[in-house]
Amino acid sequence: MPKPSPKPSLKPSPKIDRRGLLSGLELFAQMTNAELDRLVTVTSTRLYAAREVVFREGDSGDEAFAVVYGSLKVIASGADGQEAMLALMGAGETFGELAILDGKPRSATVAALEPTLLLVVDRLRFHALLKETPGLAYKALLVTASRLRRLSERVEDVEFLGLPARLAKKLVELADRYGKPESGGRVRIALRLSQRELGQLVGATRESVNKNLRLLVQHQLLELHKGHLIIHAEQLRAMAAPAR
Amino acid sequence: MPKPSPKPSLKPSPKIDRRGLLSGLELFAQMTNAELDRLVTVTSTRLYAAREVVFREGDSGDEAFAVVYGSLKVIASGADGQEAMLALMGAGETFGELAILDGKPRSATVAALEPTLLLVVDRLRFHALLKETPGLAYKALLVTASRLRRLSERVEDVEFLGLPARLAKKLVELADRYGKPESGGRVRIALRLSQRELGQLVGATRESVNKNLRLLVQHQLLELHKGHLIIHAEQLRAMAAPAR
DNA sequence: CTTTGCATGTGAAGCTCGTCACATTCACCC
DNA sequence: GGGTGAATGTGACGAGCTTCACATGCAAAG
Repeated sequence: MPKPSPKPSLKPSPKIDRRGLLSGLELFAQMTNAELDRLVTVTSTRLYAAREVVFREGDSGDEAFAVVYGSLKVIASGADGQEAMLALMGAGETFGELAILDGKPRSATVAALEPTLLLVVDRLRFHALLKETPGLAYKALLVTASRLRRLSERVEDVEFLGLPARLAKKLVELADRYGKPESGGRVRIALRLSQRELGQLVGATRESVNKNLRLLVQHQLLELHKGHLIIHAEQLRAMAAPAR
Repeated sequence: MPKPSPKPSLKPSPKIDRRGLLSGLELFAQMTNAELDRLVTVTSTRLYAAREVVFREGDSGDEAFAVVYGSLKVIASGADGQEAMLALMGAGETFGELAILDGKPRSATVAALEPTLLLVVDRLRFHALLKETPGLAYKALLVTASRLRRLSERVEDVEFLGLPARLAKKLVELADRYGKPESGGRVRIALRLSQRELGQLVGATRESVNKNLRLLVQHQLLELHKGHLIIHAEQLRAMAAPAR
């Protein structure tokens, strides 16, 4: 995560069909038209450039976000310069409600991986919204629950699986989320992640990731190209169990 | 923590003031009396013996629980016989809603550590409750959020900290939750956990835990006794940062 | 078209833990 | 009081990563 972040270029909201965007988000999928209209009045949009930081660990949290398009990474920073990536976020997902809900400082840093458009709601309106809109809290509960599940699994993985298995599993996950099927059970993933970032995602160093990727290539489970990679999903999936 | 679990003795609910119990739970703290009365009609209680399993990873989840008294452990099982403890639960805490919310199988196994009384709500009533009781979903959202925070921290710890630091941190946490202050900044913890279980809690083997505990004793940061241990909280807290 | 910087590829050496193999202690039970 | 099983204490050894130290490749900047 090099480049010292050029300059916070928080551009004002471009002219966009917010109503349309909102109805596309899973969180608001079942809302009535009236509720959607109300929602439009309390949200704004904000465009972030690649590498731009949305907020930092430790900041006080006054806003919640939803991804309209683009992608971001959620990272936690350790003592020296280490960073662990807690999650990848894509279009349709929401984040930042945690700090708003419990009033504590942001627990992680979020940065855009590519040009990314976010919907923004401030704390007061977010809370008002939760009260006024029946079912919204429930929906948010569902989202948070699935997040809990994913994190639990991550803990299990780190404790139970060796690096090769964790890496294989993550590749398969990426394929499921972002990949496009090709011939012969192969899946193509346009990867915006460096090996360093992949390492942060599975809890390992860049070097280890590199060596393990090479290994996978040798075993014909993976093809590395410049802007993308191709995985043989079925065989790789098999690796995600029999580690250690 | 020994005793080889006699027999699954699911006793029916003893005669108890449920209304009083419910109002004591954080989740229901702000409910009106009318709502509490309603709640009483949809919950039952169930008593578990030490080591008894409440539910297993993979089960379909049809009930949610709240701890009236006692304590439980939440564990995930790996390939061979490994187990990782994801959380300790004490009086006032709730669990089991995850599977009910998203309909997926239970993500972990929960077992009582000592005689434990649970409040039980089945899936249908739980959902009805969420709809009927304004603010309940919101409250549940808060609970889930704090759980998310704790889990994130756990991920960070595993990635950033070495075993000595993780162990120190966990001891301090236990002291904060269950300890009683003694003279000279020391805290006494009545420990119901074996070293094996402590290991599962910090992601390490029994042997490693043992050696590190011994080390702490040598450095005068810890005193080990039969049913309890005494930690020197301040100095230990300092260890929770400078690992690796 | 060279420079500069970052991503990637690779090997050697070392540290941390896990694995294995016991010894010891304790609690409970016939 | 000796037996049985679990929790605890300890050392030897090795596997799995990290750390370190470079080499190479590639792309944007001059």
